[in-house]
Amino acid sequence: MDKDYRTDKENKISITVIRRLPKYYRYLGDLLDKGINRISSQELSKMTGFTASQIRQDLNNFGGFGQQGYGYNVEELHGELGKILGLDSVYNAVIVGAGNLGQAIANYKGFEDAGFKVLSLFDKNPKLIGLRIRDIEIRDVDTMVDFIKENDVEIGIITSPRESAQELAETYIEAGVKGIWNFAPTDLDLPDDMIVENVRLNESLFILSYFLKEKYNR
Amino acid sequence: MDKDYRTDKENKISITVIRRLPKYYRYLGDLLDKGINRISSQELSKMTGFTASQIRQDLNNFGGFGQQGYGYNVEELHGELGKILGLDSVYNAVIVGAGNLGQAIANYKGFEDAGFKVLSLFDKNPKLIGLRIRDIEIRDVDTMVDFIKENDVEIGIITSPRESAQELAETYIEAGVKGIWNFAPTDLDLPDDMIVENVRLNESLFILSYFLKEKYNR
DNA sequence: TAGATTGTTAATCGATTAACAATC
DNA sequence: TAGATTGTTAATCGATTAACAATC
Repeated sequence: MDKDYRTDKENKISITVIRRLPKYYRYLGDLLDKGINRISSQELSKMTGFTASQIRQDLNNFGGFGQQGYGYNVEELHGELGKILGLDSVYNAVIVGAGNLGQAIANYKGFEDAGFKVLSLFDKNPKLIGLRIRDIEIRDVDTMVDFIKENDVEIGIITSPRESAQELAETYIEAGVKGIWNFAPTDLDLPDDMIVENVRLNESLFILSYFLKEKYNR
Repeated sequence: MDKDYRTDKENKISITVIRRLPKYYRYLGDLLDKGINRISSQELSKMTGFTASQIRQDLNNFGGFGQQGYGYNVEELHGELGKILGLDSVYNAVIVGAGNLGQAIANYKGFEDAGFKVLSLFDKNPKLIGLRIRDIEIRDVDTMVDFIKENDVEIGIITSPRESAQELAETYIEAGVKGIWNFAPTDLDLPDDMIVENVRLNESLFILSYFLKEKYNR
């Protein structure tokens, strides 16, 4: 029983750090496009608004990607962050709820570029079933479980109304998806080890409203 | 020069607190719908996942809404949070970028219920101009500034591609909007006192991807 | 009154920032 | 080598949790 014995997840990286990674990744992508191949934490600080110290701390959670006296190699760091974020592999996804929001996501080329491939939309509305968004077919939600199992779908996206979200999430789990991207304004009650990322458009708008009120109405 | 002299914004409430308010508000709304009129911080804790202590701390930033030995009155607290979040007044909004995402937002009844009224969509695509989403017309983006000035539009929503977002944000400011709700995956460079709330769909998806990779691929 | 639960202060914990030795 | 900038430890700051007196 050595005291050095590691716990389950080793020293787990905090969610606050993880949520900053996409922003680093984005700016590094911009630099790459501009043909800049070297960057210091100080310059990254100027771009992102995070402190240089924080940037170095964040990156060192994952490895020493930099070089003293030089900084970071843009291409290398961009690649490493991509790997950390899982953007080096392709994920199959489906969308349940083929209304405007579902269609918007299906239509957005940016997701496909990042390795997220939407294979199908599902809905229960007969008027929608059979239609195509780009080349993505809208199918009957009753066929969803089979489709997921047959096509190695790993990500289930929920763009349904609030009322059906919980049931659809359970259907996703039954079908074997690994993660759920939930746009319905509700908290899904799911097994603790299930990976869920919520997009809370309502809450975002309320925050905007809060600051408007704070600035103008008092 | 009394030392008690207050600074500009008094004791400013931290953004981490503010970002929890919509969740309280949502659960209180649910309770209201169920006809429950009394709630303790402990019960709210069970629902929201925040600690009871944190909930009491959060609420006391804005006032003593509770009563010792009793808890909180659901209707009263819901109303107070609504006021704090600015949901007691109606905001006029417009959307620039009338693609699927813009249309999805225009279509979403939930926003209107919360007091956000979308008066118009704008786009530069002649095929879209003149169409209607529900009863909301899509207009030529060239007419946007005039429209905003004539209709007391306070919120400008950006659902355009990344490339045009900065320019459109500046147009919004020129026209006099008070706040911007930005869905384009870029950081807008605007005056410090401008109110901007970003929705980062890309980043949200990357976070989901991170956890998938962490759980399954190593 | 006795029991319950807030409002609030104090203690703890975690995240950010500062500092600097290591090193390219 | 001298200068620059990282990686990392220590100090600070802020946010969360615990505790309990106040009070309904």
